[in-house]
Amino acid sequence: MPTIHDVAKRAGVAPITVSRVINNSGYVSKETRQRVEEAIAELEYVPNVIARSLRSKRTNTLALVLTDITNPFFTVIARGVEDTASNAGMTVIYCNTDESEIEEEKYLQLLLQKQVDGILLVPARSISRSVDLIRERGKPVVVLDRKIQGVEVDNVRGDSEGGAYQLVKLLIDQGHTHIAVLSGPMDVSTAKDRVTGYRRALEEAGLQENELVYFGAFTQASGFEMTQKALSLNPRPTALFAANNFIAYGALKALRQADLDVPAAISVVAFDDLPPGLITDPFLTVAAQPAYQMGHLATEMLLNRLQSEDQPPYQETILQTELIIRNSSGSPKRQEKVSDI
Amino acid sequence: MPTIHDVAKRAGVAPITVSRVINNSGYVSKETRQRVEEAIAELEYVPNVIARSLRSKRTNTLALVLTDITNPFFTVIARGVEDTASNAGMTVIYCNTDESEIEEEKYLQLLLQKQVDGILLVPARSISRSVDLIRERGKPVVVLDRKIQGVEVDNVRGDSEGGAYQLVKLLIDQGHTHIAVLSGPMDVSTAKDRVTGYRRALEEAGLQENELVYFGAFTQASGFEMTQKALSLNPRPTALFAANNFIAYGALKALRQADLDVPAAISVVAFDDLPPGLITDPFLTVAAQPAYQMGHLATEMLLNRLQSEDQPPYQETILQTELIIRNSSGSPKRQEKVSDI
DNA sequence: TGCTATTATGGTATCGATACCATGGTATCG
DNA sequence: CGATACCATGGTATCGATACCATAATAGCA
Repeated sequence: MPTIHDVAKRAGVAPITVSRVINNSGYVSKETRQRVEEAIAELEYVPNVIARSLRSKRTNTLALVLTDITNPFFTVIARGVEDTASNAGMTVIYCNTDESEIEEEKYLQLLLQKQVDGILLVPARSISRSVDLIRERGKPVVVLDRKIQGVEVDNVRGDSEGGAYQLVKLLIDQGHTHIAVLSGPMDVSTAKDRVTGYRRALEEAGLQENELVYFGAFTQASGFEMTQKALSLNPRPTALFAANNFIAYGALKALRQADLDVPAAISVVAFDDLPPGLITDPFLTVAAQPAYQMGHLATEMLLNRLQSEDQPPYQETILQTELIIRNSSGSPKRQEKVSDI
Repeated sequence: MPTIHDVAKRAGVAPITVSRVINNSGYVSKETRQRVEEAIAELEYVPNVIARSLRSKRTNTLALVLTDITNPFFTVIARGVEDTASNAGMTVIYCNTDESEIEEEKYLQLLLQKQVDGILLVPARSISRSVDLIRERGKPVVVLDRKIQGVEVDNVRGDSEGGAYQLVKLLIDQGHTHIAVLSGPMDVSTAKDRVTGYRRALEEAGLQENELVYFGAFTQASGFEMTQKALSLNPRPTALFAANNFIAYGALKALRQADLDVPAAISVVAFDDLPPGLITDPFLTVAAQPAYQMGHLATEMLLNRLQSEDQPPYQETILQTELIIRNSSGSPKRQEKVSDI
């Protein structure tokens, strides 16, 4: 493998001059530049980014630490991050924590060792020392999708409370009075905030007595389970609010198994839409988050931190959700509610 | 940021001894090891992987170059790669080429500059110099999902021809005689092979006269378009075979728009299943590929190449697809075929 | 006892690039 | 014409680790 020295020798210049040509920095005459470029082409020289990074202390690498790239919501975020980073000449390393803070810390250690320039973090827990851990090493970090308690940090997330409020209000407007919320882990901010939005809508309608909250996990299995529990109640809820897409699919599975038609027998609304390419039959009423945009904005925020000398104060960006009303919700059937008791 | 020298000074040893402790290599006495470990803890020392890589010529990094991580099939592959690599202490860089060979080459250049230890490649085209490009730099490469013409290289892929054959045979057995295949780009091996499987099933049944092949792109938009073309024919096909999931969703969209019930009015089968977490109502009859397994195996193959001195001959692994029969296909209605003419 | 093997540690060069500083030539301007 | 700015290039040290080789002490064994 030829090095910058080989190129320099062949072009009859000093290595530093080759470096200037490659990086388009400093002064190089037209003739010299051409000779160097020829030498590069002839030797098929490829610069060694590792050596460059060691000296320049920049790796041009970002890390995206998230819970599970298999969730289309995060996949789309990842795509937004990748495209934005790539445009700025940065590459991205992804890490899946599977909602485990142990994994999260393990990955962060590794990433710091790798000298990544900055980190985008979807924290596994809302109480977390991860941000401090990163900051101690002098690296910028942007928290994505969720928030962390008691830490001032750049943050981009969806309006969980607002979106939840809208969905539940819709159900109430359609006549539902017994609505269950199927949420994620109690110590994840999005799970909490969506329950808060749910409560606000209920209270506003004077329905706080009927509050029915389940905390579980953001998985299909958990959605399935919580739904089964909700269905065993008397009176049975006439509507379910699933706090994310996986939970929603678990709920739908349980409902199908219980032979309950949606929305005739029971209504379902959910957080997070599927990407357009994957929707065969748009059916679920959802609060859709602008996932791509989220990844894009968070990455820009991080890149800004990397570029600017003076550090502006930390910034929170909360993206509005879009209420998409489809066919999974409708007014409850009075007779069912009565006859079931 | 403390370096290995700082740790060495504090522990009263030479840097190389610290290195031995960190890497568990060479001889270090129990007492020395402990003193070094204490120094590491006190200084919160984090080794600089960049410096290590420069010297050792290993970055412990793999790259996964694919077309679009937004496609759940590739997302799951990526997860399989990540988990396997992570277990072996390797990190993964992902790159999306969007089926463009220009992008592919751009990324490969970047990755080679970054000195990744090996590359997993889903090539954008079946005729490609990418493998040579990587090999010239002495890096191992495993081709994933697709094959490349005329190049000997490690390869892990699904049995496109076999899976397609099974799907089309199923349709034929159900009584269909006019079956259209909606495939991807003509110069992508999976698109071609699935058409080949389709042809084989047709020929075997003596139906080669009715062959109806569309080549397009692996996108929903393309599936939509090809379906509209197919529907305008006379006689209209009674069944569609979509060569991947995105095409299938485009087809279903077009059919819904044309008010054609599936499977009553027209049958649909497809390659690639959705991950279980995302299926609300399993409906499509598909040939499912073991995507996670594919990513896992390909990564193991690559890791093997990295470890073993003697290089075994190149290896092709073709994974069988699983035929999952659901409700999107059934026997054609005779009267429709007649009355439509 | 003398020789080899094993254990334990260190010195120095080096990986391949850039930071920093220095040098000299030429153009510009009052 | 001398001062200043800009253009063009190079020398040397350095980033933070490990490769490679050397050294020395102790143990094991004939």
